Amino acid sequence: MKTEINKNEIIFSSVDTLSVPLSLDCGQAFRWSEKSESVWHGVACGKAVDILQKDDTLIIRGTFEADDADRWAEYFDLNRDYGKICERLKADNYLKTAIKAYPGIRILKQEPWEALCSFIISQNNNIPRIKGIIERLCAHFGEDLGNGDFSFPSAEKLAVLTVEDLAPLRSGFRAKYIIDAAQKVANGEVDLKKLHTCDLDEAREELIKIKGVGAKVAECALLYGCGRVDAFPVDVWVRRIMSELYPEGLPECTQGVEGIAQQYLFHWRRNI
DNA sequence: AACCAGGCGCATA
DNA sequence: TATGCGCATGGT
Repeated sequence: MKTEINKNEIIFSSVDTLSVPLSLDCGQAFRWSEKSESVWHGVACGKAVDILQKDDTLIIRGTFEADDADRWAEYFDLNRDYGKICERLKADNYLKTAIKAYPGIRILKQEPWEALCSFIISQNNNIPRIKGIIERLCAHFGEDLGNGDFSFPSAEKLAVLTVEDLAPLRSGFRAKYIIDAAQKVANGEVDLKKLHTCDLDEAREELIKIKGVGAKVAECALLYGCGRVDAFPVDVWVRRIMSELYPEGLPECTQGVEGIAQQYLFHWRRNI
């Protein structure tokens, strides 16, 4: 892989095993949309950007400083060898089918708070509405980045709000959970930083101290926000997969990359 | 119109 | 420990 960066573009060339559309639109992140043919617009890593892919070249357009390239490489998990991981996962026939049907899905390394908050909103909800609630959350309480783009509001910003303040989001019973999460993160009761490196079970315990965060949401925050690819979120779709295909449990080839396997299986099962 | 959604908290046994 | 129910809202 090769990296080039200038004021308005970050270019990663010779990228292996990446599909931009699949990675941005497989249900792990909620703020991307295809604004024109193969051009994806959204806000991540603190920037409003357009993203496009030409063969194995990934182009990110925005306004950058020199050290932004590292963060975007991390966002697309470019330093992990997905080619190798997918080869290993293909030892299992169902995973082989899923990977062949949807090649190039990568786990996006989102901001921990954004991932946590987004998946609190996701509970007992559907993806179009999750996107709508998050969009309103950002528009009402995020920083205005211009051109109709807004940052994801910080925990500190949300911690001082009330459930009534969140009424315009129409997030229903989840509003009180958002507030509780924001308060516990802002006041340090839940330390998101340590979740990247501490013992996985300890990280789970830490997260479920938040009201509205159970096993599933905690697992999503760890996988999508903390780079823990061994976290394994089980939602209704994955539950179906497990009972239909893996009644005895996950195959051995998923060891250590359960979260990556999960993402391929999730997207495949949802699109059947 | 009814059922369901990338679940969770709470009551009950 | 294990079920089952209600929850706000709106997509399909």
